[in-house]
Amino acid sequence: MPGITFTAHELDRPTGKRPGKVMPGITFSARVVSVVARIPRGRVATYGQVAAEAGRAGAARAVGVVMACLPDGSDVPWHRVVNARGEVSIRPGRPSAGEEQRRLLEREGVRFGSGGRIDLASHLWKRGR
DNA sequence: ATGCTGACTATGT
DNA sequence: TACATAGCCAGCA
Repeated sequence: MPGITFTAHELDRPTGKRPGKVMPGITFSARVVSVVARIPRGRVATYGQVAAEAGRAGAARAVGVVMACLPDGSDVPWHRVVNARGEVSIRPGRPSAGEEQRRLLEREGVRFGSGGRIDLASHLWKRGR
């Protein structure tokens, strides 16, 4: 597990050893967390979207790793990140986490379809709303 | 440098 | 619509 041991309020300082190329001094992980932190309540963003927003289009998979490394109880709204098909995507031996994610989203008003998917057309976070 | 791994994706059947 | 495959990436051994 990559060393993601910070939470939103710790984003001010670099955490990793690798500076990062987009914003020197700030790691990719930190940027990802900062992006996720601004996803509005009741809306969701895809892993790929977060990656692009963090300045690394194509690094969707890496975003997943970052989410997986967030400490429990983190104030980062990790539950608002879903896959490109609009479904909760958490496989690694944590079926409970998946339910947890769905519960948190529904509590924010995000509706799931019969196929266990979210209608991205209406819930996807778009910059500006 | 090299080679994994994994809360991903786009594409082709 | 549901799988299978093949790229793609950052972080770490």
